[in-house]
Amino acid sequence: MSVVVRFAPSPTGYLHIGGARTALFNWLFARSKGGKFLLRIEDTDRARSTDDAIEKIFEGLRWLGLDWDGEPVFQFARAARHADIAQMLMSEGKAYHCWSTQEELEAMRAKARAEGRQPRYDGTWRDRDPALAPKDVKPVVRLRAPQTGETTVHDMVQGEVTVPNAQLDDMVLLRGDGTPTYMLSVVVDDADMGITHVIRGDDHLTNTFRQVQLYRAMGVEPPVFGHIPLIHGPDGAKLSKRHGALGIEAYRDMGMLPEAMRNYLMRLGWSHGDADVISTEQAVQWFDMSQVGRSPSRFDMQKLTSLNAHWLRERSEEDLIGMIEPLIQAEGFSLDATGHRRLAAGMAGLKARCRTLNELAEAAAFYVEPRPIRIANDAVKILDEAARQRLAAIAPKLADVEEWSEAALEAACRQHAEQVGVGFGKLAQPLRVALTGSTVSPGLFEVMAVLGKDEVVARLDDAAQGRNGEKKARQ
RNA sequence: GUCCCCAUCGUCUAGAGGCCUAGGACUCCACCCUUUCAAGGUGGCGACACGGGUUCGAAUCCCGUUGGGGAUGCCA
Repeated sequence: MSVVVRFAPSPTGYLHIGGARTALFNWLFARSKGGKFLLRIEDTDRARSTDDAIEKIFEGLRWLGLDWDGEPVFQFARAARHADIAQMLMSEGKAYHCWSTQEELEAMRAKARAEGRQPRYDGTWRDRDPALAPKDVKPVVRLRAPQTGETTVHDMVQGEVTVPNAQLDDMVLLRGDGTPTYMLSVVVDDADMGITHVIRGDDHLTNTFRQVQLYRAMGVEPPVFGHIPLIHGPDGAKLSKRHGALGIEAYRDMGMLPEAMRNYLMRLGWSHGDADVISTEQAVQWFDMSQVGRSPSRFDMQKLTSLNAHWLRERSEEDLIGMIEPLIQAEGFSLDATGHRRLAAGMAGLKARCRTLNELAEAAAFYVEPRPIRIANDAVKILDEAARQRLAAIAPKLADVEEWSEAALEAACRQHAEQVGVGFGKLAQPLRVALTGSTVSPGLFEVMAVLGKDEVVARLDDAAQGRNGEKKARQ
């Protein structure tokens, strides 16, 4: 039997980190088994579902590289089908009308709680004559669930979990206005879509017992379930906005790479021995639900960032230039042929020092900005009177260097330092600041080689004369 | 309250009775490299929640305690 899984978010907000991880696990499972990964938008809550959220979810999944098979299914469009199933269950006596009001329900729950029992609907209308129904209440349809015995779920992650049926009540299938509830819609859709494995957050585990009862009532074999542990915030509580639980696009905007995001997310709850740095291709080969743990994990930005640094270095120079170009433009610089050539030449030195695309764009700016370049606030003090004199002195020496190579430049600089009797360190930092505008940069001679003689001499002159570009956001 | 789940370094985790004086990764610290910062290399700090069993032997199995989480909707 071939595997069919789905990711079924409700479009009431952005694609958050937990949803992204659930989608990833489903995707990994499908791809590793040669199965299908379907997408279903659970938009049955009309008040909270928005088109904007739907678009955000598509965007998020596409950015993450989680391609789905076929067209997305919109759950609300299938409401009539869901209602039909409810009617069928009614006609078979497996479901019934219930006229209990919200107030009555609340009273039932309060009573049960007060008596130390599980709060639940007490089955008032389960066997009562519908002729007794109040005229001013629109009835809901409830499942006639078994009241004795127990329901067991064989979960790929949680193992065998059993709950007494007395603990479960007769769930609502159709609301008073005739629209289907989540419980009904999910089960009907999963059945109709031929879903073989339901992989979702642990918070759905208790729903599963009820859903299994519904499958039984419908005469359909339930899929295999796999409830993956939730992701918590740094304080151990359920990840929420308070923790900065952001949409996946926020991580993109921080300069994270999708492959880094996948790598980080797949390791939350899943492992393959010692492996930490795992490519997506490797994960598809290795992914195995039996290696999914049962305990929740916490979101750790530092580890994500560290993984991002790794995957950043794996990217080609051209890829990275393409990705930071918009960021560089946002800083107010354009990328002309010279700038592009410099970035291509200097990217290896740049990317080893950066952990995110945003850092990379910032670190790369000095290669493309026009003279006089900006000098960062904390770098200005390096260019004191003595330093400026040294720069003025070395500029002509560099102008005389014939072979503009890193080795020749280093030789020239060291020779000059020796001649004027200063340690090379005294010379290096002013040079760095003059050429890059910062106290931190790739290797000095690499920078010189990339910039070219004319630009280097001109920047040294700028610095010697105290010319400083407009200070923007840089510091 | 009730039901369900969970419990190894600060964090992510390896570990499926002896290979464990518990391994890796992130973080932190030190050293090496070095023109800065990274990267890289080497080393260090750092955990089996607690209490009972079972067993020749338990991080691994069982029970309890404690702690955490989830669910308890005519939301999904």
